[in-house]
Amino acid sequence: MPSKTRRYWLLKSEPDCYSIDDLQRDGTTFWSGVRNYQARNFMRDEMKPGDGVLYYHSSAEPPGVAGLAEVVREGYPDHTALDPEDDHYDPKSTPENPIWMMVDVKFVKKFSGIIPLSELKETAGLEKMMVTQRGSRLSVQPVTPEEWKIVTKMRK
DNA sequence: GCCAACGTTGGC
DNA sequence: GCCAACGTTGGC
Repeated sequence: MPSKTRRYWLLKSEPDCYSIDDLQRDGTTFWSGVRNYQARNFMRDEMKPGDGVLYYHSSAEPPGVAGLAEVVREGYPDHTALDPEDDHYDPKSTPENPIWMMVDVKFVKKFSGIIPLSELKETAGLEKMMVTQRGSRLSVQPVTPEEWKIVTKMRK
């Protein structure tokens, strides 16, 4: 029987586009619009229902972790890639060969205050966390259990 | 608004 | 298959 270990992720979203408050309002959303193969592979192959998600606000003031979410549906085709009207339309994607994948996530909590990136960078144990590395652009990042434990204890 | 870092594209 | 050019991301 395959082991059922809970894994952890960091998902970036620009709050001007879709914030933690939007997720709280909606309860659940599909994580569409990712057009990077490495991030796609994580969603297609590795993210499973029950996995924990750090909800990160990028291009925000300040950028940082705004709250928690949880994966509720594993990877399935991202229909926004098939819609010529959509900003994320990709003509390379077809119903037969959808290329791009998304997962569904649900709201878990909004932190009492955002954890700024600057604070993550100063926190012992997070020196190697992907989001604290310079030039880290990946919008779906794996988080280690140790990093998850540290970050989730930083706010209520 | 700037620009470093990174990913993708396309000519060869 | 190399790599220069280009586009995008995202912190600052």
